[in-house]
Amino acid sequence: MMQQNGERDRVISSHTDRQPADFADVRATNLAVVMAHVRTAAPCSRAEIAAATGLNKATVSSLVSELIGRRLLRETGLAERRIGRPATMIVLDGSPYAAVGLSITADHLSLVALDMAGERLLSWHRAAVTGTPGRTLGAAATLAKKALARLRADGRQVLGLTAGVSGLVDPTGAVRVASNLTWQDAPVQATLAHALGDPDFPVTIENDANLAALAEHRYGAYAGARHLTLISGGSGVGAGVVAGGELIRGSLGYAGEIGHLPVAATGRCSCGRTGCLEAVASVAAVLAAAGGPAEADLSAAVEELVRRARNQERQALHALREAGRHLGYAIGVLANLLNPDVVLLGGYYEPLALWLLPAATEEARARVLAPDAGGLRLAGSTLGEYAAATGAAALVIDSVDTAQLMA
Amino acid sequence: MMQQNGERDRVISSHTDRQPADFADVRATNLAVVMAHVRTAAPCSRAEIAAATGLNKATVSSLVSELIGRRLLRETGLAERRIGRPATMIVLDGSPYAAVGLSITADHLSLVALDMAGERLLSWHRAAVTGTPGRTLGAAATLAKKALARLRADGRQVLGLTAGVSGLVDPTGAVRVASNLTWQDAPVQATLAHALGDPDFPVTIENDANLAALAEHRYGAYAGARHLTLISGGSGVGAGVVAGGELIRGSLGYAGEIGHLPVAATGRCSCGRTGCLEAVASVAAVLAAAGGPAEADLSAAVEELVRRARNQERQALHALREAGRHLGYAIGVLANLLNPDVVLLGGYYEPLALWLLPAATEEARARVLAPDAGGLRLAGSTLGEYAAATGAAALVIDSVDTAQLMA
DNA sequence: TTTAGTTGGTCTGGTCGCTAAACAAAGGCA
DNA sequence: TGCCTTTGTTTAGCGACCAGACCAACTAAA
Repeated sequence: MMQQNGERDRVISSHTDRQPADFADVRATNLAVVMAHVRTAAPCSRAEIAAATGLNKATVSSLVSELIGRRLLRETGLAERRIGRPATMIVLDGSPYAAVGLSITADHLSLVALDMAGERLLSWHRAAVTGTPGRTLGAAATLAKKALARLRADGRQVLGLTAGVSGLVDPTGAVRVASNLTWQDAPVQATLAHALGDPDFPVTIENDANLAALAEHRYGAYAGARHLTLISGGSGVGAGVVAGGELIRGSLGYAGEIGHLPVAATGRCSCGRTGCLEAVASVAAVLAAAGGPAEADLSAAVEELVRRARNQERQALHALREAGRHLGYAIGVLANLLNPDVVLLGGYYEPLALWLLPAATEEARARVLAPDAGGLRLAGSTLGEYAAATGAAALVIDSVDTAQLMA
Repeated sequence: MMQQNGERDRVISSHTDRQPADFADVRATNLAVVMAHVRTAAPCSRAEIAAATGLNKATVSSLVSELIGRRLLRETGLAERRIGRPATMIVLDGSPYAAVGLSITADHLSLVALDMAGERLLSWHRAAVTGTPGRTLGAAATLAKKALARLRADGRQVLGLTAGVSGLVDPTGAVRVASNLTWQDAPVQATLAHALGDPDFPVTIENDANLAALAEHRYGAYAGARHLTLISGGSGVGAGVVAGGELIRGSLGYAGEIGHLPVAATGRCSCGRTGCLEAVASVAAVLAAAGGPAEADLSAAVEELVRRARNQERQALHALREAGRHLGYAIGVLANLLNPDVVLLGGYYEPLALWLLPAATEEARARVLAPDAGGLRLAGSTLGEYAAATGAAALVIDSVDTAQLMA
């Protein structure tokens, strides 16, 4: 199959060409409706599905039996003890399938595998292998192949693999610029697919902040918020934007580049400009401003900073407050433009959120024009280091259960 | 009917609750498919529709005859002279229906009526009646009632009325803040609907920059661009954002508030902050910076400025260049975040675009991180003073032919 | 233990809208 | 005049849903 990212955002004609519908579409839609309901309300009976979805009991029976046939659902013999005939409960059966998500950053390599029920099957973390895209992707492929072997040994079919990269990913899955990885114009999709032996499932590439935002939208504390932005901090700063329940990728997939938003009068940035958010409020910048002992590893350095902040060390607290203020400024800009329900701080900001949020919230609310800041809430992510990889796997699940597997 | 704006962006559960589908949906979808095809390819034969949409000839016949029955399509006896049986051509028949759009700004009141084919039936322009929301909306209702009477005299059924207001419009159709109109917490939807005598068609309120963006997306020079932003200049500055072919409204409908983006170190803004885009690059600010004779009317003042710019007057050109630079800065911020295909300058920027664009383009491209500015293009709007009102009417058509009228 | 009541799930018949294929209609071309 | 080409309609059939009847399985009370 060896599929490109492409198509995802096809060239337009007027109005967005609508596809004609027929029975198969009705069936696919209703299969997806049942899956969606079971995903949120499992375990549940056929009768309950019918009542909740408005579909006829007979139709639900037919849909459920088809989904059981595809091994996407499973009956748990379990019946409730209650008046009337006991229900045979239905739950998601992810067991025959798996979706794999990777996150490739300058610091780490993470892998998450989910089943169709969204249950985590694997979550692996490795130190990054830096260097050329080929070397890094080779290491990623090695890790992925180990995961694939493990999943297949469990009798699972792998439905797809998505890799998140902290850089500008174009619709073909090439990375045009990834400054923290020092990559440029790297055909990541092709390279990774090749390194995996051109597997029979789709391999796609996506911006890692986008994936983290998607993970928040699905599994985070604010899951389901239709307008959500995640700001991910590390050596750089990126944002993933979900608006109207959809990930905003932009014309060429370059949306969410918040790192070089000008927020300050000083602060030399690697991009050559001055006062970029990344220059004054990236985690690397915070660490530098906070002083403290040098650490080779970013996560170790962040841990040390957390320790110092807990100890109320002046310089650390000041650095975090200042960074929070700059973040709040950027969030204010973003909120005026997008009016999100919630903005989350993720990546290495997550452990620091406790100290970043007060100043950020104050600054952001002061900058938002809408009354009561347009309902804006700020919070720290709670998904941890696997956020991006989880989002990557979720993207695979999405692409499947929305449509394809149904057909 | 007297319908609220609400519902438009309903409260979420996980995943965006999917609706089950049945035959009616198939039929509605395919009716819309045929309408969409005829809208772009009229005049065309049944056979051609079948070939282009992939639907069966018999199905198309059935769909077309139903649409003719609803007087949405019409046969033009015309047949081509060509081998084989001559085709009976089908065209849109907007004649029995009309959609009304209003635009209410501090300067003007515009009204546009479109038929279902998107043909303009009326386009009226009045000087604004300022004062309380009640007075302004009363004047708007008077104008609208005249239009309604005219349309009804032509035997048309009015399908809906949307009014654009330059302010923060919440999902219930109330305007929370409209600084240029000096309104605050005005229940515009209720007031306008009442002033119209609570008509039997839906009355909705929308931000006018959003509507202008929608109009560009439908009828502008870049129609169909899936990621498009329109920046509308007047006494204030607002933006309408179309991403992924959809209008971005945000959590509470407050998206697109670009006017108070900080872009400069100086420039006192009416909001109390310093350096807001609106303070240094709104049309009012440009006029002030350009000096020149005072004019009571904004459009007269803009005309005068255009005249002076044509005459190469230094101060005028300098003011326009500076404003262009500030706009470019804001566009750069926006483009990093949203990666649009195209950013358009509308409202009173439109006649000034010739002088604003060079500096704006240069500044914006310098600020965008993505290679080749992420494909960003800048241009002036070409829809003229009726852009927002046209978008308002288009919104009515949309809401109808997407679903409702089909049911 | 029986019987009524309640709820879960399947079965039957019916309808609707799409498809395929045959057919009728209407003209060009030799 | 007869054949060809293309349009559009008709007919038969099918797939998916729905309503309601029906059977199944259990609780509760007589």
